[in-house]
Amino acid sequence: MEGPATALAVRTRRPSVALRQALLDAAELEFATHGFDAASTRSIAERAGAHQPQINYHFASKEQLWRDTVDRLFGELDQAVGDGLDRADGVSGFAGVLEHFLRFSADRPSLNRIINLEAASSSPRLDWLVETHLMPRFDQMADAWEVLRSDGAGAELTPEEVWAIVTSFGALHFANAPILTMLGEGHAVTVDQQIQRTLRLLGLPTRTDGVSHGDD
Amino acid sequence: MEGPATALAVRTRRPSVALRQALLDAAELEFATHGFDAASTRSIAERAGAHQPQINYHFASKEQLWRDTVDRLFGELDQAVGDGLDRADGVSGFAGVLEHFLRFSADRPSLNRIINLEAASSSPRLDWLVETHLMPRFDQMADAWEVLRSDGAGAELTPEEVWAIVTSFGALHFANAPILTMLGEGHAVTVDQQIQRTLRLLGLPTRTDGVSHGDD
DNA sequence: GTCTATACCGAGATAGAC
DNA sequence: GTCTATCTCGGTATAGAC
Repeated sequence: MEGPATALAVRTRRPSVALRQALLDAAELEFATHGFDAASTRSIAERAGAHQPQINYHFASKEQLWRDTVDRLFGELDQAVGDGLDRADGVSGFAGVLEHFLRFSADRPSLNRIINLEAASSSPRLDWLVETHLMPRFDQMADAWEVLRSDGAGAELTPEEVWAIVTSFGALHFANAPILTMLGEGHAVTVDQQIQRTLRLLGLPTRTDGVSHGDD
Repeated sequence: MEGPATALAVRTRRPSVALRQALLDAAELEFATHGFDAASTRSIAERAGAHQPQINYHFASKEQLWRDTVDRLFGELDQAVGDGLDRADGVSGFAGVLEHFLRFSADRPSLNRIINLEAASSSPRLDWLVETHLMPRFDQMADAWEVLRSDGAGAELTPEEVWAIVTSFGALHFANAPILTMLGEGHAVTVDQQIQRTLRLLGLPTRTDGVSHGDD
């Protein structure tokens, strides 16, 4: 049910790029599930159908593998969000970016899980994560929110509050699906509903095209 | 700055209960910082000024130490919240419990950190945590919220949404203080402000006694 | 009943074979 | 350039001394 197990049976000499991709896929899963320290390069390699030392060859170290994993995730996020971020000044632009972000978060919960697992205690990894990836995105979001607010839209919330709501409430819903499912929620809440919820908390108009928004 | 280091110098034969407390204190910190798997019983023992195998003597196993740590935290939470939970039906009762919960979360961020670190992936520990501690409290909160709603108070939110807002937004603010501080928030947000914020999201009246509620 | 000495396993990284 | 054999260290748990 859980073990990568005898995947080594299928191991075969692959082109270098293919192996790199396979290792990144496996790393993403393991890092998102167990966190950096608890994840083991052995399990990652096994899951990718490779041997553990191949990780140290194709990546410099475990830490480097983690960074490359995070870089790839943010790259894919940007692709999913599109270039909309630059012109997200209007209300519908802001909501559009939010929607893309939440859809990506539902599709690839690894990103928010990895961030969340690093968020509790300071570490060189957290420093790098904030400086390289989070800070720029926070600043962009903050600017867009200020513009939107000065147009009289949105709830009376600071950019920091908006960030907390979107990441901690909106996206974490998918990252922490296991615990929420056990509490009776999760199986019933669709991505669309979660988007509506989040928009509502932000005081932005919920788009009711096609989606009924009954109050449950 | 971080290392428990040479605390063993002060090690001495202590009464069994005192050692147990010291080990629980150290365990709480290490589990909250690194998560179950990444935390090491060596570090925990060292931090408590004890030797590693003493953990296996005073607790059955690492897993048991973790459970006892969590039990103690929830016990202290209940004490902090008081018996208010049973009579939290009115709006002010509900808000009072919320306030006590958030104050405790600010004071002892370990609790929410530990929960959060377990929330992402299913494990025997998560099963136990939900069944033993979270489920009962969720049910109580849900009942109180339904009563409150039927009196016409509170925002149009399901109990699941309220739970998510209170834990993921309200309490996680303190648990994830490191990352929020780095993003420019955290140093400026007091407990009182965070209580007001959360009440506002829930559509409950914010108490403005003594606390100015300027919009930043 | 309590602690110390130690066993045993799995971690990440390197050296050297191919 | 790529992978396999192996090293060293730190993990938890137990066995046996006090």
